[in-house]
Amino acid sequence: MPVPKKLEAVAHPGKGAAHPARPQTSDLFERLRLDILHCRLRPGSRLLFKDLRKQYGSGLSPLREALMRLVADGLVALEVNKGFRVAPVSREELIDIANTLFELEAIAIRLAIEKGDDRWEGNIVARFHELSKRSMFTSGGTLDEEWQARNVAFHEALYAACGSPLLLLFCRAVSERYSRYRRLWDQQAEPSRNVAREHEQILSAVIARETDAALSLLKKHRSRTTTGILNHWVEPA
Amino acid sequence: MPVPKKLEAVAHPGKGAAHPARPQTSDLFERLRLDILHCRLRPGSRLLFKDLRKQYGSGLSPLREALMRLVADGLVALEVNKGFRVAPVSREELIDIANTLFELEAIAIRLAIEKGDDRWEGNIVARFHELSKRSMFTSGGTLDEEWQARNVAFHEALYAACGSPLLLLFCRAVSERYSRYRRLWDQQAEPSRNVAREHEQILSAVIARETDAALSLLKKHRSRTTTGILNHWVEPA
DNA sequence: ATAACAATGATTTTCGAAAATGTTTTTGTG
DNA sequence: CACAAAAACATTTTCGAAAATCATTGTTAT
Repeated sequence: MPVPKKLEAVAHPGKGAAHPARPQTSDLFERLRLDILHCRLRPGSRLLFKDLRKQYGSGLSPLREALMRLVADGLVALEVNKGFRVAPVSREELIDIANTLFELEAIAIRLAIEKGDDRWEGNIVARFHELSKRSMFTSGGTLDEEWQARNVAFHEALYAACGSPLLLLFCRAVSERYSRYRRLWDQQAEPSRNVAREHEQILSAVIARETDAALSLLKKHRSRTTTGILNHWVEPA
Repeated sequence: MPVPKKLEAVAHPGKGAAHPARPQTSDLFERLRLDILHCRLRPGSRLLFKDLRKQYGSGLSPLREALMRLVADGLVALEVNKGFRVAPVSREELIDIANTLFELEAIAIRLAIEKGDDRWEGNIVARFHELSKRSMFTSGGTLDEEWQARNVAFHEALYAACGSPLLLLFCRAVSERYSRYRRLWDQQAEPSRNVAREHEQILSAVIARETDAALSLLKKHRSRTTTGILNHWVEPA
């Protein structure tokens, strides 16, 4: 007679739903992280345990743990004995993040171009293809989430072969924080820009192993997005 | 990582001592961090709550919090439901850390040379002077802790003016992990090396704003230390 | 003897109550 | 009325007991 297996964790119960299986701390971390990155939790807003507990259906300890990890990731700010807040945003930080992201990616791409093999190239082409199949904005005029994900995947593929796990980790961490800023203001399409073409040019330069050209193109690409965000900036109340 | 703002930490009460003032979670984090960096907690060893509680005189929640932050910093490894371990070490990781550290410092120094003012230069000279007043090894033949601290301060001064808080954070995080490897094997003095002279040369090149020369010197400086560590490597049981 | 299974022990993980801390409101005084 | 001290409230932070999970050992059947 088959013995009942262990319980499978249910992923993301709806916000008000009960919690049949006790949510693991890692789940909680992921959920909070996504809620911050997707700006469902607004920058600077307080994170009250009372509310969080109700919202995420969890006890104090797992919440505290998850928040602590987010503090280390720079997504949550902590003042001792005064509680947690969603990390605030500022023009200065956006600029810092954007510059640092470019510098880190520049290193990684340089290394990847040195070391990358055919498999690496193939992966870039695949990610580019997937990205090109999707349009940047939804019919409603907001940024398409799936496009966002594929965009990140494409950029990561460019330097996946850099050979440094640590560097990849940093790139991802900064890229995440950058994407939060992008989502903050659902920037409208800028007709003067052809993002797909920019991606294609970067792809070509990387595959051709033309490091300087690739980095120059990437820099322009990134800085266009960044100034786009800065132009639509509205001071957070 | 952020230096504790207020609150003076009572430095390491003896292992069996009572805890007159309840230890704050930040204190605990710092103490654990230092114990790992200084290799008082050996790489790969398990971190049992039962022991930690006795050792640090603290409850479960603060310990868990501190460990979680260390996980995010890469100093502690966590397997869910199987507990915490001191992050293991490996030749591969050392090489990755060393390479990444150099790349990050290279960016930061390049930026600092562009933007640095007289105050920045003055600070470098001051840190170099302090460093040169101290010898690398104690009479007992082990690495001198004060020299270590001043060495870090000197290297940080080189790129303190880079203008990017985020980049500085990353540099510090990687530098810390690197220093753990250095401490693992109290490397003996290598007579063929004149570390003070290497530092002086780097200093001169940076002050003279000769970027390429500075980076080339720094690269040699770092790789000498790294190969030194690798040569004295003994596989951790 | 060996593999599958059940029972035991060790350890992590979660939970809410209680203590410590910070914030606001109220009260008392010049 | 202004200002300082004190009380009341809200929130974080700590604590150890209890539940869940993993590792180990012992048992039984083939």
